[in-house]
Amino acid sequence: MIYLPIGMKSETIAAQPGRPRAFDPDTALERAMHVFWAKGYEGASLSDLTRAMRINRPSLYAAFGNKEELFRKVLDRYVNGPLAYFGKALAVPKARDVIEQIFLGAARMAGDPRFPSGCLMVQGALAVGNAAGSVRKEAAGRRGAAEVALRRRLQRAKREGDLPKNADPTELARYVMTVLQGMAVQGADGASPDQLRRVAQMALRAWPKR
Amino acid sequence: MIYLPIGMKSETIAAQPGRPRAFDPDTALERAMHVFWAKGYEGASLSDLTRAMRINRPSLYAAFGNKEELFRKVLDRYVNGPLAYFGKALAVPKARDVIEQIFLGAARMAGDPRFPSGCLMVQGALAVGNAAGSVRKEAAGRRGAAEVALRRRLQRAKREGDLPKNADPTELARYVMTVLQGMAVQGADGASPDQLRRVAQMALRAWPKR
DNA sequence: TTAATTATGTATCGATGAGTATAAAATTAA
DNA sequence: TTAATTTTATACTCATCGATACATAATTAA
Repeated sequence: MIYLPIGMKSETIAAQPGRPRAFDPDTALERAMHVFWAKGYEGASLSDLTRAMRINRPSLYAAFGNKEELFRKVLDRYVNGPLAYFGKALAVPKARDVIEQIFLGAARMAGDPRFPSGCLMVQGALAVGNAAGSVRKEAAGRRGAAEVALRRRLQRAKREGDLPKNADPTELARYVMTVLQGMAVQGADGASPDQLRRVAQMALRAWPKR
Repeated sequence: MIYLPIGMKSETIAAQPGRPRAFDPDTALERAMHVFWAKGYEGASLSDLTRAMRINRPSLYAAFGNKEELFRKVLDRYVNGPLAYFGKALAVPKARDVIEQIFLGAARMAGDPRFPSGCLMVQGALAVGNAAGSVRKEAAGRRGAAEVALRRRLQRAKREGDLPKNADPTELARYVMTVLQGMAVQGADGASPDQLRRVAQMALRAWPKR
């Protein structure tokens, strides 16, 4: 992977010695994401990955380290790509709208033909063998981080009087993440955006009245 | 596996010719269930399974067919064992109590030290490689069957006037299954029974008023 | 006792897993 | 042109995968 000197623009990359790469690492990473997303970490073989990425094995190892490192890079790409709606939703002014945007974002993703069904962070490595234990922990950690970010947002909402005094941001955040992860399973089973929106609407009926 | 003639009681099994089995198939199946539950279908190797079941490989194949058939038999055992609370809950008179019992059953299971965390039907084969595709479909089918059973129960409740006229049993059932499957992910991540009960309490606030 | 039958234990099978050694190809710098 | 450097393509490595062959052990029926 090419690391640019700080402040250098990508248009001004100095030519490196040696044979130039014949593939775009970003495109290859995108393709790897789809494989892990559809098959899970253990179900995605190196042959599956290299075939989809259209590179050969040594190129994969030179550019991305190994299977586990590739998966971590794919997770990064996932949160900054398909899951970007989550971070954007946190910036919405009203807490209830934050939650609504999160749910609607998940429903929209389920209907996006560019993506496999379900959620990479949920189905990528939920239960795995001993060898992949650290990968499972990595995915679990990212799920936990999302819950923490949401909790902090709801704590802010409570300070701002945007939530009732008896509301518990920790429990609200856990409830929202639970529904979201359930929607991921439903999505993996083929639920449509419409169906998921109706689930979201139902889930929002539990939201505390102000 | 020994199949009894219809009507014959298990106490009166005629002695079979040949060397008798040195293991109890039911106990072995229970142990296999724990392995698939903790590691998922692909993460559970035949060596993991035979070690936990305390039998050797040919005994496993003779008694259970192959890995895939073993997994199906384990799923049967799961729904009739750890998941039996679901069927029992459906028999409760009031629809709202049915849902409450389902949620509380899931929370209780998360705290049972006999069981791995999470739900076998969710994490057993959520996203898998090509070779395990039929296993994924099998697990998805069982999730779908649970939703259908719940939907039927809620349709009955509506006929009985136990649900408002504008309530939609299909959407309510999908919402409950979504929360339940989300609780499975939370459980896999180590959520406590208390935490899951609070999630359940929150989810129930969305239940239609009569 | 003997034959028939079934289970067990060991030792394998061929296929595939992740990862790498090596040499040719393509580029830059001298 | 030549040397140095990096990528690519092929062909491997060794470990493990699911599944099975085969000989021995343990039982019933004759």
